Formats: sequence, C-alpha cells, structure tokens
Amino acid sequence: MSDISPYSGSTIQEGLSPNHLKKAKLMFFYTRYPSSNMLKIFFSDVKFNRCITSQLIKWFSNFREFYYIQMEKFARQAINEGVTSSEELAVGRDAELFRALNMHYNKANDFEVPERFLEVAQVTLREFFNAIVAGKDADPSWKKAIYKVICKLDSEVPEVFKSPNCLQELLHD
DNA sequence: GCCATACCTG
DNA sequence: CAGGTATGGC
Repeated sequence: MSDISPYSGSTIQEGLSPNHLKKAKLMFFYTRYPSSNMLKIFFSDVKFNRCITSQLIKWFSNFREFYYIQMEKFARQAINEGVTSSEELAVGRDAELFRALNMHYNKANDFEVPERFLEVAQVTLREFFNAIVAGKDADPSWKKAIYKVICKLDSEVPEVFKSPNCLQELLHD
C-alpha cells in the first residue's frame, strides 16, 4: 500500500520515516551538532515529542560516532604509512576517507556534498593525526579536545532543507 | 526520580 | 542504527 495522502503537502508524520533518516544524513554534511530546536525547524512535518527528539538526537550521535571512528582509523593508517606531518594529509573527493564517509551518509551518491564538508573533514583528520602523534591518545578522554574544536565548525544548513519535500529537490538523477 | 548525554554493544 | 548502561544535573 502507498502512504501517499491526498493532502501530501501538509501530512504530519506520527514518527520518523526512512526519508527523514536520509534527510538527516544529508544535513550532517552541514551540521554535526544540531540543536533540538534546529531539528524541530528542519523537520517541521514531524510531530515532536520526547521520544522523537531523542531519536533524532541519537541519529546525529550515531552519525558522529561513525565519523570520528573513520577519522581515527585513517589518521592511524597515515601514521603507519609513514606520514610525518598533518600538512601532508588532504581530504578531497577522491580520498578514501571521503569515499567511506560518502558511502555512509550519501550511499546513492545522488547528493552533491558541499565543499565545506571536505574542509571540515580534513581539519578533523589532521586534528586526530596530530593528537595521536603527540601521544595524546594515552589520555582516556583525549578525543574530547577534538570534539570541542569540531563542534565549532558547523555550517548553516541550506534553507531548502526546511521543506518537508526537500529530498526531491536535493537529489539529482 | 526524571531526563539528557556519553560510551559500548549487537 | 537501536538498545542498554552509567553518569551527572535538577
């Protein structure tokens, strides 16, 4: 059965749908630390309650976990491969790191990832690289310092994301 | 106690 | 990603 309603432009979702998840992942390319208020604005077609809010916050928390795990993985890999300076690390669209991230948040690869995300990813990778080289990882909470840096690099999420039907506009064939 | 967030697991 | 646990603030 299709869930298309005759009032498709004003349907209020009782819960989060697969499309909401897809949209959240694309939003991650702009913001790693969205506030609950921001989420309410960008998911205006969702009827919020404590659980929905928690679930959305949880999604981004999971997104960040994957993101940082990849960063640490590639940073250590670079070190093992003999890289001596973070300056040598660049994250372009052809980088393995980017391909791993893109595969996770933009699996169909039908969304044009903003350049700014590549920059933030590069900063994050270098941050991990330098911390590990400096032996900071001996401290159980060494990643906290990095998180504090990265959380300041969130970008404005494009206005189009505020539309409940933005996926059709954002994804090209 | 309740709720939020951090860390870990499957 | 969802669940469960531990923890800290109110």
